[in-house]
Amino acid sequence: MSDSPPFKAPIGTHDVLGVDSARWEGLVATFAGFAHRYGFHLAITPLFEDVGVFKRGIGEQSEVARKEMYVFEDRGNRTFALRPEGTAPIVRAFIQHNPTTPFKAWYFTPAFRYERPQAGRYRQHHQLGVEVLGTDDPMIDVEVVSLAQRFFEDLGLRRFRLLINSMGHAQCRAAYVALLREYLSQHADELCDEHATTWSENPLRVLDCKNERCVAVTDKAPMLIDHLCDDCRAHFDVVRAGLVALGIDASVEPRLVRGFDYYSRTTFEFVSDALEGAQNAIGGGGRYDGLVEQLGGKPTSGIGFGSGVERLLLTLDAEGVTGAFGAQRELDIFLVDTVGGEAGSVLLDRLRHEGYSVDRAYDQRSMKSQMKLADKSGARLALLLGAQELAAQEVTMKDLRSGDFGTTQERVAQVDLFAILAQRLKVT
RNA sequence: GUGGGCGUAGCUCAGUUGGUUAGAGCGCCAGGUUGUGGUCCUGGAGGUCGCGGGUUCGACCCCCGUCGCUCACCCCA
Repeated sequence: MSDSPPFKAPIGTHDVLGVDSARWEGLVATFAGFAHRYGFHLAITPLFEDVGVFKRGIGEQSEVARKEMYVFEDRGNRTFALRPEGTAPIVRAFIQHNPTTPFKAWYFTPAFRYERPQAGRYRQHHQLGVEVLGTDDPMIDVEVVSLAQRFFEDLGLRRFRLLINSMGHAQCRAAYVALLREYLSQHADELCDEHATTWSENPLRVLDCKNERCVAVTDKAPMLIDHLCDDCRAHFDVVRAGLVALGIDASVEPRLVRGFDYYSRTTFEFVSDALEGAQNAIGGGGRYDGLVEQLGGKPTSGIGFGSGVERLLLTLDAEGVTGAFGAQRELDIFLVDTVGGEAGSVLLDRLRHEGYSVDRAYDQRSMKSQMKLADKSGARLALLLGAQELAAQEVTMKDLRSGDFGTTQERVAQVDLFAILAQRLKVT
């Protein structure tokens, strides 16, 4: 033992163990199921990338790129960053490997941002998401948004809303930003303390400000949604109509400006009404038609969606949804072995080979103690292997869920065990 | 980066105006005779009172610092 203080998980990170990890497993498995049904395949890319992937990807000026990245140098003096989000790495991989399009990938990944943690916000959090590269068909926008919508519905969430907006493409947005800049320049002194000085750097950010003074100004400001070019307008209308056709309710939110610079045209966000406080976005995404080029690839359109696992779990709790995620994985059998040695180990090996989930006690505990553990394990059956059973080539089988704590049990020959188990454990 | 609240056993928390060996519930372990789970009963293990300094005859308690947790701003998932 050393006399230095014990190690702890770094600030803003956390361990997921026991019943918590069972919920994570369920959540990720559910999302994977959705992704597969929508034709996505899993993409696994490095947790760290050349820092330029993110700086050029999400924008040098973005909050995240400027001060929230975990940047480090390796021994070869290369500068890397831990991924702060999931899209840029997949786009980098897309450019590098040039796969056939449309390229549809899903991911489950940690994401790192150096910020002060609070409810629903961590330095390492985890995201589930999808990306589609190589098509600007508005129907893919509908597909991505609906995947998210259906996923949230399937989890049992009810108190959430879908907000949607269009950022236009590069040209019509530039024209609009000029218009907005002109408007803001006339009202700069009415903005909140922060934006009174910074509005010029990123005028769009002011639209997203919750300060009442900024809101008062932007209430009358020109909105991008009203200044889209014909193509962008048409794209947006088709997306909205497509959602309506699926019975998905999306409210247009002209102020919706997402944090990364790469967005164009469709942007959307799912906000929970069950979460208190400001961290109420449980998922979001949008189209990023210029990103591939930005990272050095051929002009290729793309769209993606990401959702924070920690926030989803918070939301599930807030809505009181326990569902399938509360339960521990079921154990079929608990082996109570009082003889020790190899006999129990061999039996376990055979049971597991047959596909049963089986656990046991260790350290030569008493039978009573092992029975207690069997009970707590939640297993359906206990198999008892003692000196008597061993000598007779038998095993005692006991139903742990009969509700009767007496001695209802039977001795079966080991040669008949699997046939009996197949019958016994099949009936739920 | 800024501000508020909080750090006592694995967990949730008590701890009287500063006063002997710091407590409870839950959890854990072991027993309640011959090889058997729940409930019940008995016993046990487990704490540098976050850490460092100061005040005091004496500090879990008061003061300062520090670290951590937490909530909010900002930004986002």
